[in-house]
Amino acid sequence: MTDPAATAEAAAASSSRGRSGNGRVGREPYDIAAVLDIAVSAFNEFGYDATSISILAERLGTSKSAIYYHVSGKEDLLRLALDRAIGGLEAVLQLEEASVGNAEARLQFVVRGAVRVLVDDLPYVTLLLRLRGNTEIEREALERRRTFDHAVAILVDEARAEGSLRADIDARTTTRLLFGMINSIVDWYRSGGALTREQLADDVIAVAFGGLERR
Amino acid sequence: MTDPAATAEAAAASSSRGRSGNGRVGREPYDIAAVLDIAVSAFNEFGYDATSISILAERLGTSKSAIYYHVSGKEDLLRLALDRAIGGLEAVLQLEEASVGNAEARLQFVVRGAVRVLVDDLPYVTLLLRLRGNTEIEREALERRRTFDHAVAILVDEARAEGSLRADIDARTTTRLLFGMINSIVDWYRSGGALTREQLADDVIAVAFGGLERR
DNA sequence: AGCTACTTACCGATCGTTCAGTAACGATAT
DNA sequence: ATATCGTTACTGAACGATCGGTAAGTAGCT
Repeated sequence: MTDPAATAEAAAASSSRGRSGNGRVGREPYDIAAVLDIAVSAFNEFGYDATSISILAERLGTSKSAIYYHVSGKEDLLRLALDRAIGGLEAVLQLEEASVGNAEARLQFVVRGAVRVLVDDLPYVTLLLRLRGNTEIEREALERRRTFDHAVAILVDEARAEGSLRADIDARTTTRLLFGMINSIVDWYRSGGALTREQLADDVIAVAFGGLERR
Repeated sequence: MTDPAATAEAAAASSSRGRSGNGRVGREPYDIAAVLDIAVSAFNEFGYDATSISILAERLGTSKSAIYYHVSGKEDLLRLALDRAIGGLEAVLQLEEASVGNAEARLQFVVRGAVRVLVDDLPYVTLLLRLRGNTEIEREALERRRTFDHAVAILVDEARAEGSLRADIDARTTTRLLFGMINSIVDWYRSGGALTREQLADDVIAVAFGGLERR
């Protein structure tokens, strides 16, 4: 087997073309993060299965085999992309504000954090949310997503217990409807428009927690 | 060209295997609706592009070419399926209750109707909601969906004008968040569980209009 | 006989992936 | 200063498998 770059660990930029003479040996490499960006964008456009390595090569201005020098295969690109998406969501739960204060405040913090991750890594999270679970890599990502959802469901439970949230609807249903609303953002939000990221987060929280009706 | 059944108009059942001698000529046909059901189920499982005609044939217990006797091609199956999904949603807007009474009541009726269609034709609507718009057929379905969304956005506008709905959030954002919540149903709801269709519709309306917070 | 509803065999195109060869560089030896 | 070497980063051609779709023949029925 060849396997030179050991399937390209992490998506951290290595360097951008043009420089030289900075201690490296051999030719200037492509930016792996750029490869991943183009791959994710194409996966979202055509679907993972329908995206050929040829089109990725074309959009990168290289050949198919050049891609195989950097990653071990198509699934490797998917793995790297999904890891970034789900990693971003998981990080929200690790922040201090997700653990201190009353449950409703913690839940709102997580909702706001999720919206931020969705907007900041929109293409990556879009890919994650459209998985079907047909390969082992997809199933692993879905499992991590389920764990995330479960953690949020516990927050919902706690907020109900403290009397902040309505208790007439099943907690799992509540969580799913809440994240249905949040996740739909990837289907229509585009940065650069009139609606900023923080305004969007405000709106989501206002609608989800306060409801559509005038009070 | 072959085109015997004229690309199989409508999804109405033709007949089910087993009968005979009822005025027909030739052999007993497969039920076209059954073909469509299996196709839609596979499209949802693997994605449209990643679903091969071979696997459809295998699941139907026939050969690839047998399928081509009934439909003009893979896209024909997609067209029939999408037409059923979007047609169901459009039908909700045609019902009398969508046009009479105050705007909030009409909006809630449409939301309830949409939930019913989602649940009743779950696989078909799932397919519709996961479109990417890479073929002409997909773009046509997306266009019809946009028209549907627009009609609902007008309802939201009217409900705001009559003072029923909050007016501090953009009407388009409101509509998108509302349908984000509704559409997410296809990702997790499965009939046969404890949550009935009407209870689900009640919950959606309660959360969307009343909000998560205890009042 | 005449029609429907297939089956078997095959088509060219495209898929993800591999492989042998090589161009571009920094480092080292002469 | 030049030649050589090792390493990286590729290129171009080809692989077997599978894709959607077709052509020709045939079994089952009235």
